[in-house]
Amino acid sequence: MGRPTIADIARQAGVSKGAVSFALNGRPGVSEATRARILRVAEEMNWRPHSAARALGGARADAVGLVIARPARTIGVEPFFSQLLSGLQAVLSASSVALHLMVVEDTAAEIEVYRRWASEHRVDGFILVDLQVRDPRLPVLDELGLPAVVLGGPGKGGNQLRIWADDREAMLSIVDYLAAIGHRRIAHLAGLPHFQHTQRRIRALRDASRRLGLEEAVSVPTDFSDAEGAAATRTLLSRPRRPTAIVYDSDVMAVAGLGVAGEMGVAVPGELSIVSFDDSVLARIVHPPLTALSRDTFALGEQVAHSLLEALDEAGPGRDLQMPTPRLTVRESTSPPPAG
Amino acid sequence: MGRPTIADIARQAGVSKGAVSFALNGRPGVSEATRARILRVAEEMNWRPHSAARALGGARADAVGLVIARPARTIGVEPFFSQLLSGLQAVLSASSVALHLMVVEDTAAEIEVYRRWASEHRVDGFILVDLQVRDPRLPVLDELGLPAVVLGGPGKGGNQLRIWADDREAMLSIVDYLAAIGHRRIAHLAGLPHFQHTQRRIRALRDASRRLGLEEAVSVPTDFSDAEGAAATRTLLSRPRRPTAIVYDSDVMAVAGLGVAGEMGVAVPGELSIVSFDDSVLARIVHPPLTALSRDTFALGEQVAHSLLEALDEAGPGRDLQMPTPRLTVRESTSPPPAG
DNA sequence: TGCCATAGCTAGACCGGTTTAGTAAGCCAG
DNA sequence: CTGGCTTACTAAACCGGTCTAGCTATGGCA
Repeated sequence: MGRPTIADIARQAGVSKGAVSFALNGRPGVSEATRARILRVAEEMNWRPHSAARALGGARADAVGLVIARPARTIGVEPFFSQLLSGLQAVLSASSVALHLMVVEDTAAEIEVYRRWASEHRVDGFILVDLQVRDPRLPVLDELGLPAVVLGGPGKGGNQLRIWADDREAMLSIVDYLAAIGHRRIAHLAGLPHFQHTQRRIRALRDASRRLGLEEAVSVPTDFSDAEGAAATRTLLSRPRRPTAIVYDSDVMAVAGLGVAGEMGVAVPGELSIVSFDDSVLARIVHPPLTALSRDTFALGEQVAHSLLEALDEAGPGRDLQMPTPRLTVRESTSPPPAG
Repeated sequence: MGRPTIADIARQAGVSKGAVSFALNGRPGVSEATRARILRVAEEMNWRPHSAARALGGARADAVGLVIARPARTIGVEPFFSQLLSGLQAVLSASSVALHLMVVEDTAAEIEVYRRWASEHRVDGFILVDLQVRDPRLPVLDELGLPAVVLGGPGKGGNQLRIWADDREAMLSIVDYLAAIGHRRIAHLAGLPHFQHTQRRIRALRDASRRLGLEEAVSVPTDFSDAEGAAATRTLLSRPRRPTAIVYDSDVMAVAGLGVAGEMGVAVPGELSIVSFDDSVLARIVHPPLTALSRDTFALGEQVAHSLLEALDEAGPGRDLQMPTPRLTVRESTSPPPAG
C-alpha cells in the first residue's frame, strides 16, 4: 500500500474521516480517549498530510514566495542575499513553512510570477526586496490580496508591512566620521539609481557635504557589479585631484575597488580611505579589512520571516517596522587623508 | 466572483468540464473548433490552473527540492551555492518549475525534510549537494522513489543521476603546475573530511607528491569557513620551514589566507604562492588576483536542472554524467618559490 | 441498408483532505 | 417522564482539477 490517507486511519481506528481530521488538527469534536487512539494509529501508520489536498480546501499552502529580479549571473556574489536567505530559513523552517525562491530577469517577469503563484495557490505570502522609487509591484500585491513584507521604506500606502533601516542616518554617520578625521573630497559609488535606498543615500551625502562644507562629494551610480565598481574606481583615481575617500554601496564593489587601488599603486588607507556600506565576511577577510557599516542581515531575515508569519495569521493593515540603524565598524581601510 | 475554475469556463463555453480539461491540456477528445473556443474563453476569464488541485490527482507538483545542510550563518559566504542557484533557476524558471529551498543544520534534519516533502507531494524531485563518503541520504531517496540528481561522483548504486567533475585530475593539474615552477613544499587546506570530493583531492595530492618526489605535501582538513582557513594558514606560516605554496579548497578560505599572509608580512606571490580550488568573482577582485581552478558553476546549475527535468519525464536508472574538468587559470598569486 | 468504428462530447467518479449538517446518546431541570 | 441542551460522532458535500466509461452522431464499407 502506498501512503496512508486519513481514510485508512479512520478504518483502522474504527471512526469516520471527519473524526480523524478533528483529532489530527487538535480541534474539538472528539473525546480525549478517541483522540489519543487516532493519534496513535496515525503515528503507527506513519501518516503525513498531503499538502495539495489541504491547499485544495482553501487552507494554507504553507509556503511563502521570494522573487529576486536581477540578472541570474550576478546574484551569486552578494553576501547580502545569502545572509538574508539564511535568516529567513532559520525562522521559516521552525514553522515548517517552505520558501519558494525564484530569480528572474526583470520586474515585469517578477510581477508575472507573483500573479502565477497567487492564482495557483502556491504561496500564502510574499517577501519583496529592492524596493523601487515608484514601485510597480506594490499595487499588484494589493490587488492579489496576499500579505507581504517589503524590505525598504518607510512608506505610506499599500497593505504590506515595511521593514527598513535608516539609510540616511547611516550615510551621515559615515560622512561625519570621514570628515572628522580630515577628509574633504569624498566619492560615493552608489547602486542602481531607481532603488529607493540608493536615492536616500545619495541625498544624505549631498546634504551632509553642504552642511560640513566639503570640497567635493560626488555620487556615481552603478549596477552593483564588481566590474562597474572597479571601472568607476579607476576613473575616480585617475583624476588629477582624486578623492581621498570612497564610500561603496556594497561590499563586493568595495573589495573590487580595493583591488584597483592596489593595482594602481594607491596605498589604502595611506592615500585612499575605503568604506563599505555593507559588512560581511568579505569585508573582514581582505587586507586591509574594510571599515564598514555593520547590520545583522541574518537577523533582518529572521525579522522579516517573523513578521510575515504574523501577517499570515492576522491580515492587518500595512505597518512600518524600523530596524536598528547600522553602526560603523572602523577597521583598517580608513585613516586621515595624506597631508597636502 | 473569485478566481474562475474550469467549471466556470465550461458553463461559459457551453461544454462540460472534461472537454475544458482536454482542451487546456492539448490532448485529443475535442475538435479544433471547440478547443479554440474554449481557449479563448479561458483567456478572456484569465483562468490559471490551481496547482494544488492538479497535484491532488496525482499529477506533478511542478517543483523540485534543494536542501542544504550547513549551519545557517555560514551559507552566506559561498559564491558556489549562489552561482549554482542562479544556474538552476535559469533553467527551472523557463519550464515554470519552482524551487523549494531549505537550509538545515545537519544531515539528519535534511533527511527528515526529504521525507516530509515527498510524503506531502510538495516536490517532484530532489537535488543533492555535498555528497558524503557513505552517504546516508542515498538509500532514503531510493526508498522515497523520487528522481534525484546528485552533485558528486562517480558512483554506482542508487537510482540517482550523478553529475561530477574529475577532482583528482584537477588537483593533479594544480600540483603539476606548482612543481613545474619549482615548488617542493605544498600545503593543502582541505574541506570537510567526510565529503567525497575532499577525500579524492587529498588522495590526489598524496599520489602526485609521491610521483613527483616532493619534499612535503600536507593536507589539513577544515570546515570550509574563513575562520579555520585563516587559523590554519597562520599555523602553517609560523612553522620554521613553511610551505612555499598553499592550495585552498574554497575561494573564501583562499582569500582569508591571503589576508593572513599580508598581515604576517609574507609576500604573495614572492614568498608564498596561493591557489584556490574554486574560482569566482571573489578570487578575481582581491589583490593580487588568485590563481584558481575555473569551473562554470552557473553552467553546472543549468546542467543539473536540465538533467532533473529530464529525469522527471522518464524515470530511468541512475546514470553518470561527467562535467568538463576544471582548468587552471593562472593569475598573479603564484610564482616560482623564493630562492634557497 | 445495415453494421461497425470512430470522433466528439458528457456525466460522474476520484484524489485526500476540511467542514458542515445531522443524529444519537447522555444529562439535567422542571 | 419529558423537553432541551450538550457532547461525540457520522455522513456527505466540497475544493478544482484529471480521467475513464459511456453515449451519440457520423462516415465508411460490405
